[in-house]
Amino acid sequence: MTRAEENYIKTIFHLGGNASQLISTNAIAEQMETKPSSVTDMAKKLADKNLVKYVRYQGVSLTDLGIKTALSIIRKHRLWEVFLVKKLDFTWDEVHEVAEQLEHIKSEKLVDKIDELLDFPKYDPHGDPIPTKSGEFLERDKQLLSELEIPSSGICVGVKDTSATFLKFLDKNHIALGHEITVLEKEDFDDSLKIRIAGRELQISNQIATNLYVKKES
Amino acid sequence: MTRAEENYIKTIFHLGGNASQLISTNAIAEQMETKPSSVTDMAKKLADKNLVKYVRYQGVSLTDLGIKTALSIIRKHRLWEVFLVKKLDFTWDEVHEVAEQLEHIKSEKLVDKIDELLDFPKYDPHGDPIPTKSGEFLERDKQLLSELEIPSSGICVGVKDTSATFLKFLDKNHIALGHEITVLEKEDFDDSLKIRIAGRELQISNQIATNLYVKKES
DNA sequence: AATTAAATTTAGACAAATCTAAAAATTTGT
DNA sequence: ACAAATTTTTAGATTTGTCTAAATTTAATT
Repeated sequence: MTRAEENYIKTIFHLGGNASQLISTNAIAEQMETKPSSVTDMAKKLADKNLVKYVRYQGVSLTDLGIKTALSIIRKHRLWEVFLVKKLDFTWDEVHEVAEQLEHIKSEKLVDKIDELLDFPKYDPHGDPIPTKSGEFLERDKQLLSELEIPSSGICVGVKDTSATFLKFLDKNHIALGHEITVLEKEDFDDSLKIRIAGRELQISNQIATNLYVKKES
Repeated sequence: MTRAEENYIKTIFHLGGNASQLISTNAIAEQMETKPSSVTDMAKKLADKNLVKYVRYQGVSLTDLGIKTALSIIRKHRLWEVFLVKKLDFTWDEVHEVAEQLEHIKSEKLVDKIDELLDFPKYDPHGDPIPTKSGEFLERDKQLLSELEIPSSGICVGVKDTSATFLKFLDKNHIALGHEITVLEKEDFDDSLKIRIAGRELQISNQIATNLYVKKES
């Protein structure tokens, strides 16, 4: 498998192309910052390799083999992210770019040993679940911060947007995975929230609240 | 820099193409298992980028920039090898293939952090020196086992051949870096040696002895 | 249902890295 | 020194992954 092929498979997975839902070439092109015609070419190639189902003018979806492949790549990506943060003191906004490269290293032993070194983590630094060697993974029971009742509280367990700008904003405001977040008030005008985190009160926009996942205390 | 360019630079360095010595396209092609015509093409490209000096029909040698680049790649390669052995329990015959991939990862921070994690090692698992961030490195004072006087002894500090078959042979015979090797006798007929290592006596061929580096006890 | 708009595919081109076969330059042998 | 052998380069082709522009199909609108 070439690097380009792997990147397509990963993107299709992230766009929901498992579950026999067809993803349009346009959507893939936009996500990958490439042209629809390039996607068409690759779709044919991946279909030849039995990694995707491709229906002309309709789109692509991953085959079982494609899903298995995608999970393997995602597993590697997320394990490397944990490694970078836990062992090399990278911040969570720095890991993505490097993990994008490391995920393509071909060595089963390497991945499994990294997994072992990290003591088999279940989630990456952004709270996303890490597939096991056999491809199983559990999406955590979580909800957007914007959907919490008011007032109530939850534990911060993940982020939706993983861009460096967003993650740096969170760092600056002492918002990190594992912290308790209490929603105190909602402003009806713009849906902004007043929250308490790490002992501080903070006003956050709806755009922030719709990119933070929390788990309600049980 | 593309991966192919990096591999050419590294190969030229290993063939001695620093020090203004010109390396032939044939030699490079043979080493890289490619064709001389491909080397010619790449030589022009690297010359355009000021990484090598290229004289038609004569060969190539690295420029200062080329040497700096080569040392950076070799540094990464050897640090990853140490990482694989020390942190992930790879054996020394398993590391090369994976390090060949890891050496192309582009992240200065990553290399420096790996260096730090390993406590700034000076030698890789085969006894080869690791260039520092600024490109300095000391070739160890060493000699081939075949060149030791008889009888005398030295510490095993490196291997010349790093192929998996050779390294596995060494493992099987309990020969590892850091061990003391005593040369007891030389067989005039075939230059084979009787040695003592790790408390055992062993007969080794001249081919083995010319691929093992030792440092005389001081 | 026909026309317009949008999405998708095809056709042809390009850059990177490689190859083969033929031409040119260099080296070797006598 | 000159022919033969070797090495190196050139020219043209191939593969992968991409692009643009034109053609085709599907979807939307009136």
